[in-house]
Amino acid sequence: MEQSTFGEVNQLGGVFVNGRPLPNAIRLRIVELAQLGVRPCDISRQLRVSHGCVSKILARYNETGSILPGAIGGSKPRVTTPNVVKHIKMYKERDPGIFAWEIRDKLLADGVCDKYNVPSVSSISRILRNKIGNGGNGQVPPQAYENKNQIMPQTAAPAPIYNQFYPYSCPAPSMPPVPSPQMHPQAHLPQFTPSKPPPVSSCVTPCMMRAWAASSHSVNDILGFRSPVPQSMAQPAPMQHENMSSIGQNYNMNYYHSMKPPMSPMYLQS
DNA sequence: GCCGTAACGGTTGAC
DNA sequence: TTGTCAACCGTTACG
Repeated sequence: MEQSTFGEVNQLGGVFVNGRPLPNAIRLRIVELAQLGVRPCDISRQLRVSHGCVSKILARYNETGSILPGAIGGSKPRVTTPNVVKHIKMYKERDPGIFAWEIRDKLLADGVCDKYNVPSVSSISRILRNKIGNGGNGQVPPQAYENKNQIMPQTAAPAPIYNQFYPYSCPAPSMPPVPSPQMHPQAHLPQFTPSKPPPVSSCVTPCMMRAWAASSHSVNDILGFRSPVPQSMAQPAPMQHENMSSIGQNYNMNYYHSMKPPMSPMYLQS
């Protein structure tokens, strides 16, 4: 979407795009300032981000260790994967009188599913009724699977269920949590200081922007990509240091070269 | 004045 | 191709 090239202005004068996450650089800055002991209200004013948003981002960070937004859009993952259907069929063939809830228990006991992705009893019943009851040849046709995009055989470990190409690099809700900030708080802290420009990727393309690794949540990983700010929103002033382009296009660079708080929105929309 | 959070209007992407 | 749905977003307002 080329929408929201202009965005909206909040009560603090900051520019935001309704419905879209703040740039990672700002999210990162919020966490960074909080780690430095800056109060949320001051972070809010300084970055011109609503205090509610600051609160949310910090709460998320404290909970997950990630500054990144969650997965937007999409549907819940299907749990009736080919492997699950295969096992259900196998259980039914071994014991035609087996109950759906028994199948459910066996799926858990055999490690086919875990408690997060095990199908409901009703789902199992539907599978038995629709896909196995009239199958009959011992083969489960690929087209019989509910999820036509499900191509990976299910294993005991839940597969990444959200697309890995979400431009804002989000963890799947059911994925194992990232290391807790309580355990390794520094692991998620910015690896740069105002006097030490952050490392950057030397080549970032819009395509790459959409290719966050699902588990890549370190700040270095984050900073290795340009934020999802559209190219048209990038700061027009040419960068003196190419190596700062990654963060410079998301941050108000004046912040690093002057102690004055930024007078312009942190991420210009136009 | 600060903080947490519900409500709201919006975007997104799988189905 | 289009519509629906359910996830998420940040802002605002309230307590």
